[in-house]
Amino acid sequence: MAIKVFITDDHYMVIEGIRSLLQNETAVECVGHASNAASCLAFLHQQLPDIILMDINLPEKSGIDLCKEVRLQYPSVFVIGLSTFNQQSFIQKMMDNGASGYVLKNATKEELLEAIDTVAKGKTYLSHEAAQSLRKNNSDEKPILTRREKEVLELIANGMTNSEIAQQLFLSVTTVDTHRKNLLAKFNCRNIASLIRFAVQNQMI
Amino acid sequence: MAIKVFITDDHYMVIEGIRSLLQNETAVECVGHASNAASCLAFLHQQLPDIILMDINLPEKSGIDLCKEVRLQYPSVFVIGLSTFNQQSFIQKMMDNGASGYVLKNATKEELLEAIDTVAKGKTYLSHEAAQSLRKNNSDEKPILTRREKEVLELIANGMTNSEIAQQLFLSVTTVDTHRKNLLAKFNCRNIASLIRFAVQNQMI
DNA sequence: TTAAAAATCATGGTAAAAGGGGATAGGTTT
DNA sequence: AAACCTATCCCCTTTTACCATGATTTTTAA
Repeated sequence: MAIKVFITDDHYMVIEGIRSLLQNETAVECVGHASNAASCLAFLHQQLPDIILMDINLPEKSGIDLCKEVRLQYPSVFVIGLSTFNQQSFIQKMMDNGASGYVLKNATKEELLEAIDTVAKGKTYLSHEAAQSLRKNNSDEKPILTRREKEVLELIANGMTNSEIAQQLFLSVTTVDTHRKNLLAKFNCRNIASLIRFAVQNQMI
Repeated sequence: MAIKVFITDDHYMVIEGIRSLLQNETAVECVGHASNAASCLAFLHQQLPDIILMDINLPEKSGIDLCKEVRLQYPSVFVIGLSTFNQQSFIQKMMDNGASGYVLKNATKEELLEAIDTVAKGKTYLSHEAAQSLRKNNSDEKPILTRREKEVLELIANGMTNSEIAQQLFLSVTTVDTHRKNLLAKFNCRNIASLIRFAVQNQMI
């Protein structure tokens, strides 16, 4: 019986590319595709594939969050992350959230099939580049922020002062100041200017 | 005679997706593909397509630079930019460098065919989203900075204080402070946090 | 259920930025 | 020649950010 594969990616050309690569393979059957998290979850409500090929960069809800949700609700469905070179830092998070594999979007047909085959057997597949990145990229990872820190960071980036942020979030100014200090420590930055630059360049805002 | 299309994209899945979309079209012929600027130029040395579908994000040399080079060396070859939602700010640069069109990677088959057809006739094609983005980007008065202001902004974004910047540029601290004030005025920002955010998001840093 | 992490608030101090004035000199454009 | 822009410099005040240290409560995870 063919392995049932579902594709979730917000770029139609990528979906079409994967479908094209898989269409003549008898061992794999493409059962559908979605371009966002909601459509993906709606499909799973009706039918369960064996494997989801999931882009990490989806609009509104990221693949990283979607992966977590899918794995919690449907443990029998395995997830293979899809990503580009520029997004290697997300690999760890994707694996932490229950992904069974990771393939870059410039993978060949053979790589993709091997990944699907390996993961369908319950094993883990990491593309060569992804595996390398996992080992190497632990040091210069971007900091993990708490919910509150993200809120405060967002408001700082909007140009608000500590006292304004305190008012908006119904907090003491000193609390906001503490969050600010913790942000600087986590980002290892001397001031907000360099922090905001890093955060924007790493799509954290 | 079919329109000869060449694809340049560093993601194999995207190349495969486009080929799959075009393969049953008699009006369009896919004559080859490349995954980087060098391969693309090597191909053009042998054979000239009518249109190149070109990703703006290529390793080593970006599509924006490649586009410029192609248009200078082979004026008969038209370029259609390929990009994702996150990279809309590059559209203007691509068009400035001689591109005849712009299509997002989540475009449908119909959009893609229309773009190819339009550009092959010598006209310009912008996908709906791209056109919107262009209009917005133009009305969004991105402030024009002087040479010195750019230098100072860059150093501020690096996390340096006014006195450090003054030392580095051999200026008085008050001069740097004035530049800083002028920057805030030009960007219409209350503080550096919001200024840096805007500058990074608009590729000014 | 306990330990760890996150969120909250505080005191007190220094450094820096923001906001308000002005001023001078050199260059370009009109 | 006058208007304008750029770059440079100065003074002053107020606000804000940054730093150190410590502590309590709530939430989360092992």
